[in-house]
Amino acid sequence: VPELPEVETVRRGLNSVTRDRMITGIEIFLPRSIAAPTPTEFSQHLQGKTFGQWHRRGKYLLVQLQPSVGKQVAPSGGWLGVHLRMSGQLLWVKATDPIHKHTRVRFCCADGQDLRFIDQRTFGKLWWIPPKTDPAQVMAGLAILGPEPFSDEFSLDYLMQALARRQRPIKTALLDQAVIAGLGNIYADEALFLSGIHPTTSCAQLSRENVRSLHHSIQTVLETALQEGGTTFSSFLNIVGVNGNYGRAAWVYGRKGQPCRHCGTPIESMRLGGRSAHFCPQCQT
DNA sequence: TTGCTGCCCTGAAAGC
DNA sequence: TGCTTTCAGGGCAGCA
Repeated sequence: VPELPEVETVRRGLNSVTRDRMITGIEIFLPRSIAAPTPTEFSQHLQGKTFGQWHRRGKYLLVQLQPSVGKQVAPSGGWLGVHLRMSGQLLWVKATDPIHKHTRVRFCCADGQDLRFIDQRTFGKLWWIPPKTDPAQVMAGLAILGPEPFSDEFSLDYLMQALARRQRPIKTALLDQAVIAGLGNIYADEALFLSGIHPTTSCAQLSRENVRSLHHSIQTVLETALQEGGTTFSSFLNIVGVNGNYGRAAWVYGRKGQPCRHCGTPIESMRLGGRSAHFCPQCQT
């Protein structure tokens, strides 16, 4: 499940391989993977465009498009937006590689390479954003995103006020992309464990020390995952299909019934806001 | 305004 | 063994 560290790893990989590559053809195998505009218009607008710089905002990827190499007339070819959701991958492969069963969209590039969007559960989406248009107008989720966890905007004071007087469980708030952009279920559970906070704790009940610790834990857990190339716990594949080394084991995520690595108490799991929450009943209060 | 539920979907795992 | 049910989850619409 790609969260911020995984999406950032994809972004870095794409920046190193797609730069200045022209899209010579597009094949859409699953039309509903295209969120906007229509699949036909999507193909027409991307055809002949050249990849520029890839950006990340939360779990969204955005790449600037240039009309084509050499043409100096139009300054922009708009943007391509991507959200991988649950199972989406962007793979950079040879054009001659067999088309995998779950391939949803194929971008044929110059020099015999393909950028392929592969997505087993089909929740992932692609957008084309016209030139001179704010991507947030087309990609609704972008407009409501809270601060990036490594930005100055994500300060202790910010987190204090974002959680103040809110009654909902802290775990639910951490998954709210309007509170903080990029956290998903795995890193939210891990951050709460590192801070010793029970996932059902009401936001309003958290002390300043709790929030200070949580602020630090969020950055720590994301930073650690980033250093491992976003492959810390999940089955995530980078853009050339290489899985990580599972170098670091999760404290609580996916460990229901197994002994806590700190105190040995069996890890518990519960439903919270439609998501699973894993925690140590001894270490997290 | 706030926050909760259900839905989208596929395949693996658990249950019977 | 083989069929059925449950579970996983990010974002969004709809509702209380």
